[in-house]
Amino acid sequence: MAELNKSYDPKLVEDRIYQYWLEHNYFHAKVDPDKKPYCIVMPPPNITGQLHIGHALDNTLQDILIRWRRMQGYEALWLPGTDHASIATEAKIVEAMRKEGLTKEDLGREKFLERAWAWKKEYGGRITKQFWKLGVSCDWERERFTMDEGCSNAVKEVFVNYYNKGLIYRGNRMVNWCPKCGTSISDAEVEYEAQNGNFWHILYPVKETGEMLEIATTRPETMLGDTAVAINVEDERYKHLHGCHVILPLLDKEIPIVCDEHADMEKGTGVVKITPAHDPNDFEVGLRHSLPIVRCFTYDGHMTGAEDVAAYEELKKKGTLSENEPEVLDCGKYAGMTTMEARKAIVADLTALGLLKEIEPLSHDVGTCYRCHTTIEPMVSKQWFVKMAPLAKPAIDAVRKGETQFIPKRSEKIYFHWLENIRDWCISRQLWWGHRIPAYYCEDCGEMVVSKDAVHTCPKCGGKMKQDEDTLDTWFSSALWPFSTLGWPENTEELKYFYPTDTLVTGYDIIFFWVVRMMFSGLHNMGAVPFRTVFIHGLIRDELGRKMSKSLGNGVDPIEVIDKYGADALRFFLATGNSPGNDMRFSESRVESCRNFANKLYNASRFVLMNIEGHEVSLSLPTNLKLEDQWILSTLNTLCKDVTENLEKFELGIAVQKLYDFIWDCFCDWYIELKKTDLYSDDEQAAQNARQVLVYVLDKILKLLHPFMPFITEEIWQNLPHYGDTIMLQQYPEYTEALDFTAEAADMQKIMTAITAIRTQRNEMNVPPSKKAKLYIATKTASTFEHGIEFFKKLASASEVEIGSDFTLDGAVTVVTADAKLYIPMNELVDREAELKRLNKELEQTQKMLRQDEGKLSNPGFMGKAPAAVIEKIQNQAQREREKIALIQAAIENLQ
RNA sequence: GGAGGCUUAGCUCAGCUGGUGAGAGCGCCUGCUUCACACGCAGGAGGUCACUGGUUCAAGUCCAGCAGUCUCCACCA
Repeated sequence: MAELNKSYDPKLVEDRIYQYWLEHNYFHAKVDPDKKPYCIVMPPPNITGQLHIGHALDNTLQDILIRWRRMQGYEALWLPGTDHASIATEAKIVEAMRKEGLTKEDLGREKFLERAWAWKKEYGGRITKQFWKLGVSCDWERERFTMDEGCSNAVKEVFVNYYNKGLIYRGNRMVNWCPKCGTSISDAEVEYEAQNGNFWHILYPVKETGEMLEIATTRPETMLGDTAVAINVEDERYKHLHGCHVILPLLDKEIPIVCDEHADMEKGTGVVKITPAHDPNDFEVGLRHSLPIVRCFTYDGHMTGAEDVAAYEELKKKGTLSENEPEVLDCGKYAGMTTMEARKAIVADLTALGLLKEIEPLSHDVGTCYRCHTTIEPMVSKQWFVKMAPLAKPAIDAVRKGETQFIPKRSEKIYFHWLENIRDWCISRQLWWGHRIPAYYCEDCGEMVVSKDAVHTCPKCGGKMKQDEDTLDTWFSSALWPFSTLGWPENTEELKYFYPTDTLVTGYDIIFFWVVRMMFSGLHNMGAVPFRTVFIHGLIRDELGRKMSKSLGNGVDPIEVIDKYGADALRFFLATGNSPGNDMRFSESRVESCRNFANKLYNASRFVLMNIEGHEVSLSLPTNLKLEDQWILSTLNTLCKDVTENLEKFELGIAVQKLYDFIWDCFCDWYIELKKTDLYSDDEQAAQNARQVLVYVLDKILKLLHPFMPFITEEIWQNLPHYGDTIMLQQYPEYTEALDFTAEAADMQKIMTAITAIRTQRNEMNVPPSKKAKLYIATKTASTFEHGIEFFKKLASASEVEIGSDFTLDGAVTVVTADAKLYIPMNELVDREAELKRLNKELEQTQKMLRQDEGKLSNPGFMGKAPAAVIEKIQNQAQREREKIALIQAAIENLQ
């Protein structure tokens, strides 16, 4: 490695190392009673998906946690898998078939599913292969799929359990219907979008009085399904109409005027048309007043006609109509039109009849399908529902009691809000790709049996049974993910060992889709929360702060970023400056700086390797440590403690910043530069000791950094002296009392402060580093500064160094730190006046600081209430300021 | 209509349970072909931490209010 390029090339390393890890099975976790378990289940990406930057963030955070815990000695299982994504996948297959001129119906269910499975086989693993590029250390041996045998079994088990406990029911309810996807969707799957529309003010004649009632609607086409108009009982304007009727225009149908709280006197004209079959509120009103439910739309977005009525009559004749089954209207001249066509035709007809009073433009939020963004049609339809109230309660309690914690805490508000306002969950989908509902109906008597096993003959009449045509909401199976993947309903060793899992990592946009559902499913089926901590992250926005989206085309492809900068750089970027729950912007320049950091580490390592070549270097520390060694070891020791604490608190961004600062500033810019004096000296023992400490510190650095930058750290570690086969399984560095050299580190810091002060002064005076000058150090702690003589020569351009208690020098530049006066005689460069001015300015500043500190120290409130450590700190600070003031004053005198 | 986030250097953002002269990256300025690295080294300029009050010995950090901005939720016919 030492002979290689000056800059690090991730392309030569990353794929090779990932293969190495895979070949050695390092990601595999097993039940081990001697170790503590740590488990993360991966949010399963859709099989239709492509790796995007959001996955990269989510999985990088998980990988950091799992690698860190693994190194800490936990049996760390990261369980990966994919989701069958019913709507998305089915849409994809249907689209592919359309290109061949085929429809689902042409193929039939069985052939369609064959195609879907073939598609899954070919493309379903694509996204997980892309995850490899990121370096994710998940246990691929345990990879699962939401529709594999085990998960499907769990789904059936839960469905039957819920059903038997009355937590699942089937009935006619108002659901969100996507006419394009041809299926119902849940409330969570509806996205609201602002759309420009109109208020159409329509006049309904009152039968009894002949007056016209003005009614505003945003959807005039639904008027064919009106079965009443509502007014508020309190409304003075309409008191005389109580018990009257209106004649529904176009249909000339008499419908009642009802009094209902839903009619808001403040809104519009205070009169509202009631269409129970096509509006959620109206459905409720209809139930309250026992109004007929009249459906005028087909499930594919057209107006109903004679055939639809015939189908309804057929059911009626068989006696299989259930409660709240909507009647069907023959829309006559409008039949077969799309709802939009019908809207135009109806508006035109009303205009012709003089019944359209006004068209008022309006912008309002309209529900759309989260998949295809088609406007949702609320429809009464017979579907399966999960009764939510009994399930929501324990889920709320568990988080209130702290059994599961959200990071950051505020994100639990989304969780509570959702659960506290939850409505029953519509779980049936009119799709073929998914878990088919395990309910069977008798074709003769209509008897229904819910069963895990297929039922062929009716237990009641012996007739032929047919399975429900519908499948379950994709989220029904993902809700079971934390335990179905561990083998439930079998009571496996894995389940006993790893459940409840430890951390769930996901974005705040998924809390109500998924976290909520895993929580109540886990609590109900396992009797325990599915995970201890929910670690929430934000979204990655584009460089301009916009949400990344297909339509804007502003998405960032992680694979391209990895190709250009390496996976370690991308990961480091994603972890840096990312605080829990907050969005972050993608920034190519920041990825670049992370790449530069990797390169810095590579070059520092190259330097160490070059210097140990040909020497026997072990991983132990030399017995006689020098001041700078104690400084770096003590600082490193503190770093180990800090990073671990930060990781425990999920402060990944802070941890990574500390690593960056230590590696770049402390190790590279200071320690390596300091050690060059020993490495290049004639004292072989000193050189050897330097090598030992350099290797020791670098080894610890690599281990600390490994969870964040797994590839480069493994690559370097393999080239350094080491024990074992992979850095992945090394002990994560810990704080040790033995390496706490606080006092020595402070002494070293004095030398470094002096070096910096000299450099600053020389820079300000534009003295080139090549111009060396003698350095006189006047100090009370001569022994400390004696350690630094070689450093002053190498790093502060000193030709020679003299240390004493005080010097009287003519024409010297004077630099003062808290611990020393530093004289640099440079007659030709010294401007007495400027020097005096500078020293006086510094004196003033220091005096000001001292006054502030003394103010605090003489404040009885501060002295009485501040903790001792803070008081001591201020006292020490004040003391150093006094000393510095004395030194500056002496220097000024000297100059005058 | 509810709820929440954000507002800190020119730009993008950290700043954990209040502990005290405010940090990073990029950009900018000045030097440097220093034998690991110009994807670099040494220095530097630049901020009344949105605004107004309050609590406290002490507030960027806690509380209240206000403004701007973004997001989520919600059946406004």
